[in-house]
Amino acid sequence: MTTLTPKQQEIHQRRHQVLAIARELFRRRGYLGLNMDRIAAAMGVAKGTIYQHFKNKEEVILALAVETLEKRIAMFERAAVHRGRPRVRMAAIGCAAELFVVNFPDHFELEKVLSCQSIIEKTSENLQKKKTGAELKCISLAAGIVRDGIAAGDLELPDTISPDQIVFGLWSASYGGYSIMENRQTLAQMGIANGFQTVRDMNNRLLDGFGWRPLSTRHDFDAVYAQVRREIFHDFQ
Amino acid sequence: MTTLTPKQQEIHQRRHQVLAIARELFRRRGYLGLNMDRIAAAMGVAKGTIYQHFKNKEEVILALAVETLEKRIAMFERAAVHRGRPRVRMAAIGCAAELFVVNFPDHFELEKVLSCQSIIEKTSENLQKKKTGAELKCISLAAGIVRDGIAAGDLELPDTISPDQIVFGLWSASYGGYSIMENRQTLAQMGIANGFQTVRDMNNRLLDGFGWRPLSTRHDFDAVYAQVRREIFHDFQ
DNA sequence: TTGAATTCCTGACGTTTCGTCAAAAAAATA
DNA sequence: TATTTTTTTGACGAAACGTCAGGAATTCAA
Repeated sequence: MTTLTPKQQEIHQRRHQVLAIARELFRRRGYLGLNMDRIAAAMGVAKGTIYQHFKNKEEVILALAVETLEKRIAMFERAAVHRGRPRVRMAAIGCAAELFVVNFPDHFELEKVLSCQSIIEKTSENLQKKKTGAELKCISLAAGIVRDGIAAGDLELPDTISPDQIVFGLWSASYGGYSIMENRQTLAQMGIANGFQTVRDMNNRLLDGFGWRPLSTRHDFDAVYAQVRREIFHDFQ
Repeated sequence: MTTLTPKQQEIHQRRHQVLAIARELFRRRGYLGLNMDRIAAAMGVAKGTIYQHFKNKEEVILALAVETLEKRIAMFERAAVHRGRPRVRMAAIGCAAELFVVNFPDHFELEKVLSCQSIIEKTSENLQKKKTGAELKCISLAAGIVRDGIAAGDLELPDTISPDQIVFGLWSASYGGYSIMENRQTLAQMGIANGFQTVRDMNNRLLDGFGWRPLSTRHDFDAVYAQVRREIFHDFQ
């Protein structure tokens, strides 16, 4: 609609430049290594200019997370339309979640930084809501599949448990599992060679616990994962 | 054995003082609000003295986490000796984990800060190992109960799954659940009124998925929780 | 086209906090 | 009590944050 002047385009562009450089810095040096002077220097721009786009360093980090979250939504959407029974489609979502973590390793680190109260509270409510919104989008995609499972007669939930709660359970186990996996020390001591496989197994058993058919004891979900990777996410990992 | 001079005692004492003040500061102001000058001022001591005990701010935070973790071990130990079938004892562990989170809310925030790569990498390997060791202590307590369940004939694990992996699953789901719960926004949007109850339910269903008897569909684990709180942890919450 | 008005950019600056270290103070030892 | 060792002190340099007055660039209007 409104055409942008070259200058306006440049400014608009710059936001992305900041994020690109910030992501690279964050990936290499982490939260403490990311600093505004360095971003400015790397962009060949004065520090004040960066602050025109982001009110502080934490807001940059939050923006990075929102950016990657959009990618996750796209991956979930791809997975959600997988053909098959709902429980198989849910496995495809699990596969997407796993590939997301592997392919955007910096995102998980962003999440951890942003989970700190004193860091997130420096960011704008507006961007926080954007992040929550992106998460909810993923959640609702998954919850839709749970509902499909119920509709298909593959799953009966007790009155006290909602589809969203099932998603909460899967999400918890995955998020927690991926977090714990980061401590190689712990994982090794527990004798867990393949953390991802374990997370998958646990998610499968959780759904088995609700009796969502086909049960993982009756259906080869490892094969489903392999297939999803091959057919839907051949461009990843 | 070796008796300490009054001076040595004072120094020894001071480490705890630092931690006590640091915890209070961290609780009130979080990671960014915790600073060494403030600790020193609050203790009526020069900053250099603090650095005699802790090489940097991050090490203080890690030490705080280790301190609270000892409390968790104590709680787990109390729960682990609960009378009853192994699966009921595992529920008691779950109850302990929940009460720990509620009663030491700052610990979870500490965990989140320490999960950041760029923060933990500033700390000493020595203290990191202490923390991992404390965690492994909790894990092995829980894994022991899994093994008891197998021994009692209440649970048969497939060859590919070890007792430690079951614990990994429970731990993941709890850790992840407690993390997600912190975002009230998300929780509300998902229509989850009681996050703790949901975490419990999910853990129960996970174990159901492995067929660990008695199944949560056949046994009132909510009653177990209530009982454990009443009988074992009456001095908490 | 040109001059005024507006918007944008700059980088020096004040501030905070970190972690250090030479010198002073205190404690231990002889 | 004198000397040595240990501990404490706080001023200091460095790093990073976020700001803002003034200068540069752009837009607008005649």
